[in-house]
Amino acid sequence: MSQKLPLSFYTNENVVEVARNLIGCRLYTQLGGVLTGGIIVETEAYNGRTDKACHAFPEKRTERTSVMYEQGGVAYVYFVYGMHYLFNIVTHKKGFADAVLIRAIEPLEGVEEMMLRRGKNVSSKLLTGGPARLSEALGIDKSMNGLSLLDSTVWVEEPLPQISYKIGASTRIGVDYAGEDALLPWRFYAIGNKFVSK
DNA sequence: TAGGTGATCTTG
DNA sequence: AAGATCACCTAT
Repeated sequence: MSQKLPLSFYTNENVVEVARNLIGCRLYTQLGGVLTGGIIVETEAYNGRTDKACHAFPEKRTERTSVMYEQGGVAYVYFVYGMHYLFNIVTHKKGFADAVLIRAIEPLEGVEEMMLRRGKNVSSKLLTGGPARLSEALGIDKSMNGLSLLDSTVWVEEPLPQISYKIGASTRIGVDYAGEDALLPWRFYAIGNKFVSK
């Protein structure tokens, strides 16, 4: 039985709440019949109307940001620093450009495949800790941009019932260019989890 | 801690 | 058309 998160989870109008709620949920991809996934342990919220750190601020529509304006529940994948794909989840109603960046997962499924994709003989913590690392481990690239999370290539499932996390909040990482909005406590993480940044 | 890397956006 | 920037990672 599928435990995919329902559309209503993603259409929530409060992206900060969604970012917090995603901690403990499980992110999966299935590519060529190979299942990989892990528990989400670090997220950041971005708001396209109020938040200077958001690519879509202030309600900016470009080719890159266009998927952020779709109804919540699709993937927003973008390429940075000439090397890395970062995976985000679009939230809110159609026409509102909000998204949650997934910054780290704890491996759960398909560990061998994830190690192969990451190349190198990488230590456990570096396998899926960090937004570009988890994308590489899960095989995420630009071809997933705009895919529905209710479909079967990339999706999110409810938390495992037997595990609960203490959730911490802090400022977001790498958004100093956003001035005072860099001070917003919109990063969430599972306290004590080793896959969380720094 | 510095350098790699190229898409994306802004300026002119 | 050109230049600056960038929600990062890896190796020194």
